[in-house]
Parts: sequence; C-alpha cells; structure tokens
Amino acid sequence: MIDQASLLTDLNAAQQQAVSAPLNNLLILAGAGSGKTRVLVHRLAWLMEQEHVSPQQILSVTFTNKAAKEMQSRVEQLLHIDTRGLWIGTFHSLAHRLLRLHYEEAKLPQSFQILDSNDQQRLVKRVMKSIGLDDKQWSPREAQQFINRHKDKMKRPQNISCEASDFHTQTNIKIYQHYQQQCDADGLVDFSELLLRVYELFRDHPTVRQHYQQRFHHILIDEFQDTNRLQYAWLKQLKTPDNYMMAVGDDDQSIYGWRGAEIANIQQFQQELGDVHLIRLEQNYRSTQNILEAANAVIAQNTDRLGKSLWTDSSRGEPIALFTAFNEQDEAQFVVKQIQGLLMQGYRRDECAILYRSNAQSRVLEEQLLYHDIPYRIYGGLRFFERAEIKSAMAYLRLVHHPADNEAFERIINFPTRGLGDKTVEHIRATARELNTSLWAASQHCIAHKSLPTRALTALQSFVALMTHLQEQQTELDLPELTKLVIEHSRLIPHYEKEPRDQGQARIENLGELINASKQFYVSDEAEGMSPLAAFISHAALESGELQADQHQDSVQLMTLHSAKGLEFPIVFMVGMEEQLFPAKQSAYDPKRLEEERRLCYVGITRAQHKLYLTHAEYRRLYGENAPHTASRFLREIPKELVEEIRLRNEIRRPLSYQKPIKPHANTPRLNTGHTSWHVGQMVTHAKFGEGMVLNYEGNGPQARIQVRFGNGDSKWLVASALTV
DNA sequence: GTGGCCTCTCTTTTT
DNA sequence: GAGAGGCCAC
Repeated sequence: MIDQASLLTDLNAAQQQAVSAPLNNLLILAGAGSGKTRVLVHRLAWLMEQEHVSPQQILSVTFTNKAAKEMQSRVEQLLHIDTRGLWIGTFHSLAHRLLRLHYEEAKLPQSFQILDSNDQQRLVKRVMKSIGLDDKQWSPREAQQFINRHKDKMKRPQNISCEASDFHTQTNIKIYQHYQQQCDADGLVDFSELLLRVYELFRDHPTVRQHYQQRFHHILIDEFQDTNRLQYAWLKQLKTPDNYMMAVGDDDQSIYGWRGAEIANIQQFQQELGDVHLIRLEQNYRSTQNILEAANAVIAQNTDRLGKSLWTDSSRGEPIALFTAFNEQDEAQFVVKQIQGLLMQGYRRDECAILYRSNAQSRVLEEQLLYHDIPYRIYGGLRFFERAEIKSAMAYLRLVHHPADNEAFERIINFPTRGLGDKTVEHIRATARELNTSLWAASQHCIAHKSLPTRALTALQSFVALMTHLQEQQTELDLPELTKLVIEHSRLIPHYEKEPRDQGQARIENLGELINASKQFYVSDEAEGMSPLAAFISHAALESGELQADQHQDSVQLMTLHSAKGLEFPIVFMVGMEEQLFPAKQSAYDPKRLEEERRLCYVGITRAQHKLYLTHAEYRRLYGENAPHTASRFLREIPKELVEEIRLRNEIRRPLSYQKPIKPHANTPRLNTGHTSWHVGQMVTHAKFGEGMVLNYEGNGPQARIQVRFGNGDSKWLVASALTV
C-alpha cells in the first residue's frame, strides 16, 4: 500500500491536480515534455490505491505496444502489485481480445486470423484480379487505402453513397465489397476491421456493450490527438453517465492526420461529454529556455490550436545552432564533426539524435558516420515480423494451425518453389471457388480426383503430405519445437543459402531468431483460451516486433521526426531544414497539411534537452537530381535572438560531388549503381587492393585521381577508371 | 522458374 | 538514383 503523499511527491501543482482529481471526466492537455506519461501512470495508481478501484475496472488504451508495455511496467514498479486483470493495451490488441471473447456475436469464426497490411495488400490484389480489373489501370494501393479510410469512418460498402459517386469511386466500392466478402469467407480480419467489428459488436449487442460499460468504471486514453473517428466512436460506446473517461493528449503534437487521426476529437470530447474537467500541463521539464521559446514561436504560427503555452524554469541554455551547408554531403560532415566534438565533451553517442523528415535522408549521414567509425542506430525500416523470411515461416505455421488459411496457403504453396506454378495454383483456386471451400480442401480434392497433370499432382501430393505431417506434430510438440520443425521442413533455409551470401545469411539468422522468439513467447504466454500457436500467430500480426532489444550498445540515434515523437535526447540535430523537404513539397500548399508539418517541426524541436542544431543545405541531390534548395520557412519562424549561426573557420569547405562531378569512364569495370560522381565516404572496390573508402579526389573524367583508404589502413591515389563503385 | 530489362514512383507509419 | 514491380525471353 502506498500513501497518498508518495503518489503526489515530485509532481507539480497541475500534475497533482490531474493525478488526484475527483472522479470526473478529465481532459489533460499535456504539452511536450510536461510529464504526461508520469501523470497517466500516477493516476492509474491513484485510482487503485486511493479510490479503491480494482484493476478489473480499468481500461487503458494506447497506440503502440511500446507505450502499453511501458505504462504497465511503470504501474507495477510504482505499486508493486500484479496488474493482471487490468485491461491495458493498444486499440488493436484490445479489440482482438474482445473479438476472441465474442467471436460468435461478432459473426466471426473462432479461428479468425488477423491480416496485417502486407497481407491485406496481397489480398486486395488478388481480389482485383478475380473481378477482372486491370491492375495497371487500377491501383491496388489506392484501393487498399480506400477500404481502410472508409472502415476508419465506420463505412461499409453499402454505406458509401453510391448515387453521387463517379465511376472511379464505384469501382473502389466494388473492390471493397468483394474484398470484404473474401475476408468474411476466409475468416480474415484486417487492422481496421478489428476495430470496426468491435464497434458493430457493441452497436448490435447491447448486452455485450452493457457488460463492458458496467465493468469499466474508468477509461484512460493516451495520445488522444491521434485517435481516428472509429476509435473515438468505439470509446464512446463504452461511456455511460456512471463511468469516467480520462483523455490525455496534445493537439500541437498531432502528426498523424494523414492516416485518419482527427484532432477534432479533442473538441468533441469536451462538447459531447459535457462534464469535462480540463487540466493543462504547461510546465516543460525537458528543454532549455531557448529551445522551448523556439518551439513556442514556431507552433504559434498555427491558427488551428486549442491554445497552450509551454514554459520552463530551466536555464536559458545554449543558443540554437544553425548551419548552412553547401550540399547534403557537407551537411552530413558537419553533423558528424559536431558529434565528434560532443563526444569529446563527454556526451555519450546515444545522447545524440539526428532527425530527418524522410528516410531517404539517412544514407548520406550513415556514410559519414561509417567513415568516422561512429556507431549508429537507425530506427524504422522493416520490423522483425514484417521480414519476408519471417512472414513465410509464419505462413507455414499458420497453415499448420489452420489449414483453411488461404492467405497463408497462397504465400507458401510455391515458396520455396516446388513445381506448383501459376497454372496449377489457378486450377486449385478454381476448384476452391467451384466447391466453395478453402484452397487446402480444394488441393485434397484435386489429389483425390487426379484433376491435375501428373507432375503437378505429385508435387501437390508431397506438399499436402508435408503439411499433414506437420499438422499431426502440432499436438505432440510445444511451440518452440514445432516452430523449429516447421522451419526445417519448409526448406526455407536451403533456399536462402542459395541467395547472395550476406543477404541469405541474414535471413537464415532471422529464422533462427524466430525460434527464439517462439521460446520467449511460449514462456510468457498470456493467451486466454487460445493455443500457444494461435496466440503466437496473432502476436506476430499485432506486434510487428520491437527493434532488437539487444542492441543496447552506445550509438548515435537516427530516425525520422515522426518516430522521434515521445522520445527525448540531450543533443538533437534536425537536418534538411529546407523547403520541398520540410515542409514536404506535397504538404506545402495545403494550409491544413502545412500546419501538420509545422507540428512535426514542433515535435522535433521539443525532443531536444540541452542543445539543438538545425541544418540545411543550399544544394541537395534529391530523386537523382541536384537542385538548389531554399531554407525552410520554419527556420524563419524561430526568433533570431535564440539562434547562433555557425560558420566554420580555418577550413576551406569546398562543394563536393555536385560541383565537380567526376563521371566514371564508360569502360570503368562495371558499375552496379548509377553513380555519376564520386563523393567522400563512398565505398569503392579496386581489383587488387579490395574494398576502400574515398577520401579525396582531383580532376575529372576517367583520368581523375581518387584517394582511397583501404581496409588495411593504407591510402592510395588511384585513377578513377581502376575503381568499381 | 529465373534473370535481365523496362517503367514508375519517390513523405511520414502503427496496428 | 534506387528500389519495386511487371514483363518477356530463355
């Protein structure tokens, strides 16, 4: 038991007010760095300890698995209690849980499977093909977005007004219709569908809804500004006059409008719930005065705000550094030089973050970091469970678990290739359509009726035999053993051994890692009534896999501005502060989207604790074209007195690759990339000396001299035509 | 079934 | 400029 005082110590007045607020609906507008998560965690603890709310009566919703985990562990740390019974999770994981419990009312088969966006795309494509749409003329990607956008607005195909819509929309409606039919027939549920089904479940089954309304006395929602219409509607269904909602959010940090988030939900929350106690957390504990003032000045340019002004009593701190680079190479060099200096001053590498607007910007930075032997870590990119090899292995597991899983069947029927080409598969599909069964059942039918050429038939027979064997093992083996067996029998490893060394090797390692993941999962299995295998499969779909946690080595952090949200770093570099790039050119002309870009800028600035560097380049190679860039308007929005422009002295900085492009000679031993110029940090290969890195260059054309440092540490001047990129 | 060549697109991303 | 995806030829 924890006493009241200790739940409130180290909290400021507004935070205390939020944590200890009387039972009421609460809207907490929590500015960047104002201790939002802390308030949420302490409020949870307060409810349990002071208001004697049992964990079972609390529902706490977040957006990411990471946030859910963090909240859970912080509550446990604070209270030293078991938080089982507490419903805490992402919208999707909670929806999944509800659907598993109420699959019948939700009109789903018990064995329903989750479709991740990748699977969804594949299915959309197949559906489009099956209704005879030319996928040159119709984009599957657009159709997928159409479907999700409408699901997120609780729209079924029949609810999208047909009369007014053009041919284009009508086609999309048709795709949506057929796609949904296919999902329903196969028991497949995509991400939006998880939420929509729960919404419809609550809507159509008052008893179920009432059960949860009565159960959850308290509903807490984090990152409220990121909720879309469906998510908000879903929460509201659980709301009664007798329970309480607490929403925490920051309209200034809403950066996901492009995927359906509606800031308007915040205003609606106040209006619709009527009795809402509003608390603003405006004291920032993260940044220096300079950084905060810059952030405030930028965000003040937005008109569409609820209004909030962050303040801090920390010191003024260092000025914000502004650097104008010649080009992106120069910019990267500057950043790395500064980092080297900071490391000398005693900062750790992982205290430095480089933030950029788009992933494509990371490459130049990587090259420079590599060149200077500074370890770095890039966030983003493919997650573990999204990797092709993992998805394939998972498809084998899915088919073991549930033979009627057509999605899984399609994925592995001929992967690795086993002589079951398009024609055979099309025959199986046709049979399945005819008999109205799964592809798996259709395969068995084809075998029984020998309705395929001998060659294909034999191949299909051995595939069916393999899967049957694995299915039989299911009951004998535990999850890790089964995973191991499935990977062995899938022949994925020999398949990847044939791939170019490094890539195939990495894939094989990942498959080993999958066995590990299944072991870990098996131990901490939290499924309710599901078999470990079924739970593992859902887990893989719902949690694309945290970045490998073991990479705890001290390294410079590189990520997009979006993925930096919620994080903080003593040192932050925001690079590429240029028009066309940031704000992105696609957003620059639409006032609404421009405001979102500005909020993104605000998010970036407020990540910094001690020192913020802003850099931009006068020229940048973008989409293969080297073009002059003007400074971002956001730079002008920062008051001059907060900024110190950095000019490098004692150094003649000369433009690198773009002003002195050295075209490799046509006879240069094969270029495998289309590089037309050399740049410092570039990796090159010499027939005799092996791989090395460009240090410098002189001259032009095939006779240009390139200075290269090789693996053994030697550096040599060589003629350009002797080098391969 | 695979490799080579062509065209297309190119913000952000969680679940 | 580069990756992805489609298409065609072997």
